[in-house]
Amino acid sequence: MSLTFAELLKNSSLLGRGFYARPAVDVARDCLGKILVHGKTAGRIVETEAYLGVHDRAAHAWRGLTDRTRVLFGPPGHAYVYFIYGMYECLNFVAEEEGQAGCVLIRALEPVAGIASMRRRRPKASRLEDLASGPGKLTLAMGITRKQNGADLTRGPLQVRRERDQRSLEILVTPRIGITHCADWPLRFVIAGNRFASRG
DNA sequence: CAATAGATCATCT
DNA sequence: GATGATCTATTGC
Repeated sequence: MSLTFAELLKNSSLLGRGFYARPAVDVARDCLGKILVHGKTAGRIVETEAYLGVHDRAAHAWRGLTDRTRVLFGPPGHAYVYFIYGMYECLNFVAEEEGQAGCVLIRALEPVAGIASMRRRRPKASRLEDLASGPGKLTLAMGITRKQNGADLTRGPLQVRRERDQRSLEILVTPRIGITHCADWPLRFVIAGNRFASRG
């Protein structure tokens, strides 16, 4: 299901600040089915996780305001990109009002446009399903790095769009992946049965 | 299939 | 000095 960029832009509209200025759980759930755009690549969001800020021991913001978490405490609708395991970068959307550090981790995408450049950036992925089926994979595929940390999602090359004819989705809620604290909190959201989700 | 090791570094103790 | 919101290759059943 691949689209040209002209088709994609015509059939969708840019999400504004209000979309993000809500509880992280709501934003995480509503991100499913939306289109993440960066440069000339785009993908449909099929898996997310909510991180709740200072009361969530699994969240980076748990320890409070530091150099790294500054963006999380800032205004909603910005990107928080961090480096992990000496090798990968993960993309989050900052949610909630300024001063509240809730955010949404983007965990998997269904490639929609610019698939050739995604494949060039991830030569090891043989199947389309493996191109962006994990938080480290999707940032690689779309060329998202720490340079995008703090980027405004409501204007600029990194943005999220709503398709005009979005169908209602069946959504699965599960515990989050790869964490040690609060490992039983039901804060992971997946489009039910979607083959582009991570194997978590 | 499942389990595990290794890569590799920013951040915080 | 240890840890971590990961991924891949490899080993073993």
